[in-house]
Amino acid sequence: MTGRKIRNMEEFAEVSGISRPTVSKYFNDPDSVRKSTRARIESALEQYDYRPNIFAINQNRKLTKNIGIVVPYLADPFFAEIARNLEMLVIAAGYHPILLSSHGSTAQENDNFESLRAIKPAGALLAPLGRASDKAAVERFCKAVPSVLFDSHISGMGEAFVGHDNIQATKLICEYLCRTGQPPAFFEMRTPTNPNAYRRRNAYCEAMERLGHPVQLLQAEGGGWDFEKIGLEGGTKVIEERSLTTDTILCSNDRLAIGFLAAAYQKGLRVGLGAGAALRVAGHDDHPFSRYTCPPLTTVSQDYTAIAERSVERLFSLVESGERAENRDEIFFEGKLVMRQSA
Amino acid sequence: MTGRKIRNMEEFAEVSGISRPTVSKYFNDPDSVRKSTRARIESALEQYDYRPNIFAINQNRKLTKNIGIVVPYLADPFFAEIARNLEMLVIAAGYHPILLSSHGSTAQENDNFESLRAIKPAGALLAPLGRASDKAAVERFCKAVPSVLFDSHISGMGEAFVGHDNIQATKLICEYLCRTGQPPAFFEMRTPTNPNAYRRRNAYCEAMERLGHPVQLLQAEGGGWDFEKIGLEGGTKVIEERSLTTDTILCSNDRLAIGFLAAAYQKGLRVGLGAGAALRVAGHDDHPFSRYTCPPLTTVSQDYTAIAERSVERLFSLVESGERAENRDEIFFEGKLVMRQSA
DNA sequence: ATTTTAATTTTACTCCCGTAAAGTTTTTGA
DNA sequence: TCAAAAACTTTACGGGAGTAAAATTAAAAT
Repeated sequence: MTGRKIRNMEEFAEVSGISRPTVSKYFNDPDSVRKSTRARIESALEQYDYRPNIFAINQNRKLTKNIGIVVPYLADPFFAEIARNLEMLVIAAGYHPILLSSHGSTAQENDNFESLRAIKPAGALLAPLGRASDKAAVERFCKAVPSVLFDSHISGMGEAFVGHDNIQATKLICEYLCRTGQPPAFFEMRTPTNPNAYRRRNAYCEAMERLGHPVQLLQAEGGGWDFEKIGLEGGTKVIEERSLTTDTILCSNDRLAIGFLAAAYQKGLRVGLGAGAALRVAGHDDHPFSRYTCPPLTTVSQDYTAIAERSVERLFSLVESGERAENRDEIFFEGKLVMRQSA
Repeated sequence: MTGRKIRNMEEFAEVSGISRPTVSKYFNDPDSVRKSTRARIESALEQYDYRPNIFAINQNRKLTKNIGIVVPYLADPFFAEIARNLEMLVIAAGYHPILLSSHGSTAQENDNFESLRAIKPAGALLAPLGRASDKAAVERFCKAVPSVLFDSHISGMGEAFVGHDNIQATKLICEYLCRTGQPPAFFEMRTPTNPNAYRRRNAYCEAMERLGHPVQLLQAEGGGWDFEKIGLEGGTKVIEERSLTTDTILCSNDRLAIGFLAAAYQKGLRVGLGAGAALRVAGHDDHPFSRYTCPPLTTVSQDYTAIAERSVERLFSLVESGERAENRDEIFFEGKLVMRQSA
């Protein structure tokens, strides 16, 4: 890091003794120039602090190396974790992730779409809000930018969908619960934001009917993204009303279960498997914190890693071929039973 | 949305019947043009789908409207929550937040600094990794971009620091614990990543000495950001060794406490205040989930909102004056006792 | 050593918008 | 109504790099 300040590629080309177009070529792909040329450029890079201006680069490109990632609510550890995985995969592929959270708001989601389009991303990984999404806006975005949807399925949108097999997973845990104790009641939000919640509800109903057990839906009030709170309040209500005809609760997701567990604890109900336990509680997702609840939460896992990997893989195959998928495909990963102590 | 496709401002100026420089002026500040002109432009905007190319805009600006936000680990709900607050404040101020997580890695933190510098942000809000940060890199970045540090204090860097008063808060909870029961032992990581952890340890030691109680440090092994896991494993070890000479544990942060709580539960120790309880456990931070632990966690809160607001406020006063702070100031917000059932 | 092939240089144009200067029109206000 | 002020138009240049075409040079192959 010595020598004069370099203002642009022109000046850098000068001090490195290589012509500007070749230098430009180097920055687009270091392997595209002769080894000796590359060496000269790189030795110049060690002496002078220069890197191409990203705005000027992108101005002439129809497409950038940016990959948009939009999640509905980043303060939810599930999305934080999957976003982390996605970011690292995108970086590893030599692209530049732009992570945006919609903070649970439709307006923000639409703003995010606009911001993204403004930076001409090569592609995008979208987990829409779901019910609250402005469908037309999502569609417009997907038409303009090659997109892979994940987590939240909106039919027909994006070039592909990669997600969790809510139906298989829900049935799996229903069967487990029925096999090992009383059939579960289903604890959920009355008006969930996420379409997955509806699939889980339906899968629960089907599973119970198939197994010849009564369907019992326990629906908590409240909206937004503060699921633990809703679980705590709704759970408290369920317990106080003493209307339960079973000792087993299957929660629509782990965050709700965490709230329910807190409610049970506060009401003095012991949760678990053993003889001394009054209640069994299970969740869905294998949320990062569910192994640290008291008792540790029995749940069905989502395959975070596989979902992240396949989404990115699928997107890059689109981006790098430059084509749009002729047939939109939907990939679902199975959930696995995670047996811990709560059920 | 009708009419032909607009490729650039030139074409948009044409269809709106206004000259390009005036249109440019409009986009930089809609109020800077005559009302009738503004109306004509806006009616054209309704007919044609045009927005200025962001790369071309920024190319000619020394500074953009971008504000960088760098956090050490976004999958930690504490940072997710504070990032959410920061983003919303930055958006409200008419700027464009760019959120980057360092994923706990020094290399990634440095990459983030580079990415940010490449987009010429007007300013940045940084929570450095701490011990693992490349000090020189942080310093270089802060020299180049007006920055406000938050959460993690590195002396002398940035134009200002806004954070939590770890010393006051730690003393506060120490006093509370001593007043209401046995004096606490301090449960922490042996080699914490974050400088705040050292301040908390020291404050604990001072408080105990001042109150005439023995200092007991319980140090868990393990690095990284999986604090709950470290808390669970370290806590299990502490309980198994039966070396405790007190029934009260103050954890260095809530995530560690969540792990410790899980350890206590799994070992059959009842945590809480009442007569039946074997242990009291307290945390620090008022982590978003600490109200849902079993039992709910007694802790000292960080004033998330105030920290976020003041950081943004402080940054914009720098950005908008265009000056650098002559005297770097450090702002600490006091913690408040959050009494719940665990201690 | 000569031909072929690949890489580089030169030159020139493009992308889209910011912005300054000078000239023109519209608005304001007395 | 008319001059002053404000807003606008025209013209022109700059920013920093992508990229295409033709000319040149270097490396590889024969």
